[in-house]
Amino acid sequence: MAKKPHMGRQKIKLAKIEIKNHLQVTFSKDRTRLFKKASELCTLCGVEIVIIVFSPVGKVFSFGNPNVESILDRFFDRNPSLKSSTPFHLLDAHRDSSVYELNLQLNQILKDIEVQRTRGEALENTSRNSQIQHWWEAPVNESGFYELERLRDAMEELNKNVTIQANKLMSELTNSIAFFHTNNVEVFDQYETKPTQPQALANSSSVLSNNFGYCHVFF
Amino acid sequence: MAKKPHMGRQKIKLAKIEIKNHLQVTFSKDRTRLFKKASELCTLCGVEIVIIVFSPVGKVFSFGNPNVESILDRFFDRNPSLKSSTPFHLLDAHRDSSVYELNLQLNQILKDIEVQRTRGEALENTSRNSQIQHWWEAPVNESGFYELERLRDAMEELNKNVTIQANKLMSELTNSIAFFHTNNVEVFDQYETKPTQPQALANSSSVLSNNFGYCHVFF
DNA sequence: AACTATTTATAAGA
DNA sequence: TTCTTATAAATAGTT
Repeated sequence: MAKKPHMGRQKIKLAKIEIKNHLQVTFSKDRTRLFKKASELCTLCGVEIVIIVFSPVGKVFSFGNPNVESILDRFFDRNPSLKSSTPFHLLDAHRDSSVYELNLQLNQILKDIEVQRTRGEALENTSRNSQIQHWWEAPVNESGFYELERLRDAMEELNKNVTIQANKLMSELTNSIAFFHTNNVEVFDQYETKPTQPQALANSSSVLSNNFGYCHVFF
Repeated sequence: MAKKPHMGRQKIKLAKIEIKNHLQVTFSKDRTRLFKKASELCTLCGVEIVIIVFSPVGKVFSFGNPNVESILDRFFDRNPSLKSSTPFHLLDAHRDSSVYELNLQLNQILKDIEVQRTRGEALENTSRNSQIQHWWEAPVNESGFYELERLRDAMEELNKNVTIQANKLMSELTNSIAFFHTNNVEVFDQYETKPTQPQALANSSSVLSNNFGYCHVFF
């Protein structure tokens, strides 16, 4: 049998790609890479970057670190007097207390888990010392571990959701300013990037896996 | 004559470069490369791109194809009045529903934990009373503890993420409020490399996202 | 700015 | 879309 005839990476002419399919793929990939490069530059050098891309069909993609809006504000040297007095009152305490409460609850959960762990260890020691156990105990434990698995999954789901929701909020904040009347918009605050998934585009948000630790949200 | 002891390209850690000289070089190179990538994307895919970069000292570099202004105009849909305080209301609405959903999920998890706790207590009581155990219990428990450890890790991760997201929101607010003027501006229309302009007056910019001393992991 | 040993990125194909 | 692979590009440290 002949081996795979891979051609490897090919040179590409620096001119507009005519084959629509290629163009679509290249655009998607290169856009992602551009955003990734930008995010790396942000990380490495501690700079702020905004990128806005208009696709040939008028779709908008944007990247912003820390976010699109503040950088554009800086760029335009605008004086946001409207923002200087009230934002904290609007966003504020409620938001902060919510996050604060979330953290409280999380800490409580961590404590509970610690208690569980300690109890389990004590139990284990007892068992180890006495070598005695009811016949049904193991099954119970196993079922308990199954619950733990479920719990862990739930936590991972929650983790994902926290990130998504937070990102959604951030996107909403920046989007509502810049894109208030714009359709077909993808926003990459921070460096969330991931190719679009057209079939998953509901009218709300779409959750995708991500390469950079944050979730990708679009509207 | 000793031959050249080249080390070749070295890996670089994805974290802020501490050595100022390195940072300066990397920033200059990477910025140029970023603009070059953008211009290639413009050529290959016939799209319009604008990039704005704020250096740590508040200097501005921009790239625009076909030019910065037109794209930003398009971006704002020629309606700068969108920059009002209304978005905060939108944010509030979304924020609350998100927090509500988060709380629902947390409550579910708390319930799950309670189930686990109860189960553990029952198990503990049984063991204490009967002092009987099979020899294979220990291994099973150990595997369970491993799961617990993983779960705890996941939660710590979640905790971290909540904090990060909260900081992110705070930064957003801060950036929206704390504002400062930028003087030095460099513009690269159509991608064009130019030497750096003198950087007088470039010292007033210090209101960046980490103004509060947060650990912006991904910023 | 140039060089070059290596690391990355990536065009095609599956 | 995602993975693989051969090869093109990029690039960190040095000259």
